[in-house]
Amino acid sequence: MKARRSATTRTAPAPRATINDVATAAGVSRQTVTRAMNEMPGINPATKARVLAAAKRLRYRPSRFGRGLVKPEPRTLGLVVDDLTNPYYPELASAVIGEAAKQSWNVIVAEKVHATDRRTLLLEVAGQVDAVLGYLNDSDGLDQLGDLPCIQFDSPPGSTVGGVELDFAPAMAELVDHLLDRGVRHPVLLDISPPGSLSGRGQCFVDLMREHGFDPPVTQVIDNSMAAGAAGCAEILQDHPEADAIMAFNDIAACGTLKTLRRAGIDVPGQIKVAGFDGLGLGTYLSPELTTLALDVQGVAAAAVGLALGMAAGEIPRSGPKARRRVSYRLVVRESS
Amino acid sequence: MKARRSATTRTAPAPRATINDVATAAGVSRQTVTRAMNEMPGINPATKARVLAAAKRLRYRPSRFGRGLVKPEPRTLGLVVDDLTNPYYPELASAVIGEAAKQSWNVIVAEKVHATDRRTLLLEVAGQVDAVLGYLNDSDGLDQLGDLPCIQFDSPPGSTVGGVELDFAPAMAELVDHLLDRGVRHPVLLDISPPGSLSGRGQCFVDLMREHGFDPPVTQVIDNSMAAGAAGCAEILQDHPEADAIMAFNDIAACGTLKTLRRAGIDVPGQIKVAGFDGLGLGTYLSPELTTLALDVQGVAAAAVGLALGMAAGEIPRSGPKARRRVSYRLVVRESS
DNA sequence: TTGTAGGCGTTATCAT
DNA sequence: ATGATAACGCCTACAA
Repeated sequence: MKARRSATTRTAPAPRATINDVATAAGVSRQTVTRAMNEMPGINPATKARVLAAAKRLRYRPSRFGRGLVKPEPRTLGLVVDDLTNPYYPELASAVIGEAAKQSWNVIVAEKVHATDRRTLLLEVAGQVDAVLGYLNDSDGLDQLGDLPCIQFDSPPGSTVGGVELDFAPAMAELVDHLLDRGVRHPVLLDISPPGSLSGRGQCFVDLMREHGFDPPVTQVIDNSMAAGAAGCAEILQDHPEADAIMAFNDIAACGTLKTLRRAGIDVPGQIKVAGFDGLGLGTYLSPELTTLALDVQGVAAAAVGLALGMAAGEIPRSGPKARRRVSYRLVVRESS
Repeated sequence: MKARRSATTRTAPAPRATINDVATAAGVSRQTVTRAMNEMPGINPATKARVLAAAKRLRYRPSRFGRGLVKPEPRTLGLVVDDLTNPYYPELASAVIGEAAKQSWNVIVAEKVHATDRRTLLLEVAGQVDAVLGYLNDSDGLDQLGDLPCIQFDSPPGSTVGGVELDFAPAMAELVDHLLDRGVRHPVLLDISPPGSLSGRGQCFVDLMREHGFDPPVTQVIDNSMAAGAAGCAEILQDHPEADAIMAFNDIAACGTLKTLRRAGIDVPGQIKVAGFDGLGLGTYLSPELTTLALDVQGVAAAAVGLALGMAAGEIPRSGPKARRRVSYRLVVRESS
């Protein structure tokens, strides 16, 4: 029974007990400790009890590193989001965590908003996981990932990693029909500004409206905050007093829009109809509840986790057509339209 | 240069390259590979380049297990929440992740809602982390944690693990004063039902009102959903038509309350004032914006992460007075009161 | 039923 | 500047 490590020097942070410590304390071999800890057969109940008692006394916890080294089963996913404070991301995160949990995988969640350097963030996360998911782009340092499986949300066609593509066109067509059916004649688009051009969804809205003989004016805002949405709506009221529908580029902006309309005493949907994009739960908290194009978040999560786990298992290539999936939006009509 | 493992049998999932593979490929020793990979000094630039090239070619990624075994620095936190779909938790999670990131710790987020068995959930998370944080109670299986550092949110006095206590009394007193100042004479409490008794916050509200000579009636609802809040408010309108203020047990319920009031055509805050509890960002999305008692989520996260990391480092005891912190709420007056 | 021997992938120490 | 050797904590085979 020799002292473990250097005889407890001073106030060192008390090193964790190892399997050897337990074995020594219980007067058995390491192997017997393993058998006792892991509910394995072929061990004398009395011995087992003695070992477990020793383990408890020494506060023994098996090291995940030692174990991981011997049974290298991938079990941890990294999810990178912008900011959990933006209601979109928690819904995605929840769905991803749920899908991962089904396969007993854990999820490390990282937020870009807390990182000083996005490349470093991704690198640090990558070092702790068996696959990465997220709204990632080249500027996040995708190149540093090496062979680590990676799934990009809203993935552009030529991506070098796996991805989930988001298909909103059919749902947008439904929405346009819906608005026109309800008598809309002066639709306006509230878009986010890549100055000079439109967002993909915005362009789609405009194109569809044009097919029906309307040419919606566009107001653009700087960022995706609710305040920006509110300001954008105020601008619309001023520039386009004839407006009878506002299509917002996402639910948050639509939320700001509703706020401005309420303050202006404008009835929704009576005078102006409002539609959002994303399908956040937030939309049901509002009053009137928000009509929106809802992403199938569950579907996105299932696709992404499926791809990631498949890649980690070596069953799906890291990139190329087999590394891609497509998920749709659907029209959810609520009170605001 | 011997073949690694058994010469690539059939379509096995292609084992990851190890440091040995890289060393062999580059014609150097493992140690030199380590030096090259880890930006260590004392290596010939040419050698380094050759090693890095080999590593890239073989898609070598250092194993976190191998590394963790040698440098056993704790680096991963487990955060257990009920459900990220409830807007309270993402705000907490974001704050925790931010605090953890400051110390280069990662956070595994787990949701009870996705677990069939809460004990199993906690056990699985515990196995992957160096400390656990969460709204946990005995029924989650706190006993299985052994010596793993654990911090409980809203921790009850006698807890056997570390904890953060939430102190709302002073802020509640402020709120009561505020309401009375604004002319409230018929306050009503919308509480969640532990049938027969009141929630801590509810009791506090009632007690304070009584000190001022008012005796608020109480309406209780089943769960913490917005729908329940809306229903509770409807009940209040019927049972207490004289009500001129509703204190809801949380922001979600307050949200439902606002909805019912709007539909009933009741002006807020003109006819009835509404206050919530938690201080969610959600409150600012609503219209009118919600007056609320706001928890200092950042403070909670800082306290919890501080305790957890201190425990993991062996500088703070696992339980007892030194394992506890206290964080306050503050009154945030917005439009609804 | 229990113990012995070996190796998982990495880094640190000490030679060379 | 580079390499050899020895851990780290755990599990699986095999031997006793």
